Amino acid sequence: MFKLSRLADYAVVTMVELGRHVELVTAPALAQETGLPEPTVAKLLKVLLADGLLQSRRGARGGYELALPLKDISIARVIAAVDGPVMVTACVDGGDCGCTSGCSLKGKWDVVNDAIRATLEAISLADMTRGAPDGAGGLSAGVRRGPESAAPGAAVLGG
Amino acid sequence: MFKLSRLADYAVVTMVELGRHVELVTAPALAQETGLPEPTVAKLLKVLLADGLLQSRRGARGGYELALPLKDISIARVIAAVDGPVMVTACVDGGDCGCTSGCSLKGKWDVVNDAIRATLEAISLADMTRGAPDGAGGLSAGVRRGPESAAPGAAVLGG
DNA sequence: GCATAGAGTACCGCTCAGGTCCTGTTTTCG
DNA sequence: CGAAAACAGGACCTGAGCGGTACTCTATGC
Ligand code: FES
Ligand code: FES
Repeated sequence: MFKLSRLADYAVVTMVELGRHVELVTAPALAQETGLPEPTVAKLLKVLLADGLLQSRRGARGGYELALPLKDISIARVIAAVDGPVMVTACVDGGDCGCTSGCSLKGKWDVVNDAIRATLEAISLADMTRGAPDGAGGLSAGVRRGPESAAPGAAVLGG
Repeated sequence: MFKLSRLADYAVVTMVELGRHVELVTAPALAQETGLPEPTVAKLLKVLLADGLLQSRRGARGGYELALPLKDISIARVIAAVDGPVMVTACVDGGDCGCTSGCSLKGKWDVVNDAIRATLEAISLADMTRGAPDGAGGLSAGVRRGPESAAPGAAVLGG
């Protein structure tokens, strides 16, 4: 149903929690603070570390810390680390999704994919921490511009 | 990996193919034109019909036709019909995703969800048919505004 | 009345995400 | 030096849900 995996969700939660500390934090401590199961958190941390989003110190008194400040980490980055790159369909980046023979939409999904990716890249983890302004222009720059009122997609594709 | 289901992909293909006809089209004919398996197409058509996106005529000489012109049908609409409403995590619209106890991100995902939904609503099926402008401002209004260059998400949340 | 084609429903197998566990390695501390 | 702490890196298992299939019923046209 077009949702990202629960692991990606948990990864964002874990990263934000990590951002609240300045010193190294252990996996069990993070699990307790976030309320997530410890093995899952440990697994997530390894993945995030492998992607370069975290730094770690082994051994006793070890733990994890962010490699970048929260504001410099986009949600897309975290999702890509856990779930792999954003691909709305299997036929972006040249793959096949079944309707191979002369499908007229073959490359068109890339546009949609790019839009989604841009949207996710425009939101940082720091944005998740601060309260979203309820009424006023929450999403300002253009992502949120009331597409229901105008003709859908009128201004999207330049054609 | 944050992809929509294959059925949703097929649904868009089928809808676009339907848009190329003015008269009723049968499910087998659509299957042949799109290259998709016939049972799957038939199932899809039933779902799309139930959602009001199609009109049908039963019996001999029956078939399907679009209930609305392609330009008035957003991708989000098709996806919602097949895959259900767009929900990036399970904790939008008040649900739980596991980290229930005092999760600081509880409502923040709604913002992300809204952004994704708006992006998908801004692209119509008609936009999928016409060639995406390669160089020039493909995604004009703001969805594509180079978040890599500026600080990610700097202008997103008004706070 | 028969052929056509959609409407509706029920079912089944396969894939993969989500979760658990184990073992090895590194570092600190007593 | 030994023991404990904590990360590193797998292997493995299970369940839900997607994707696909089949069957029957009903409506329409010739
Ligand atoms: S190849 Fe993916 S939509 Fe046709
Ligand atoms: S409740 Fe979904 S992120 Fe915490």
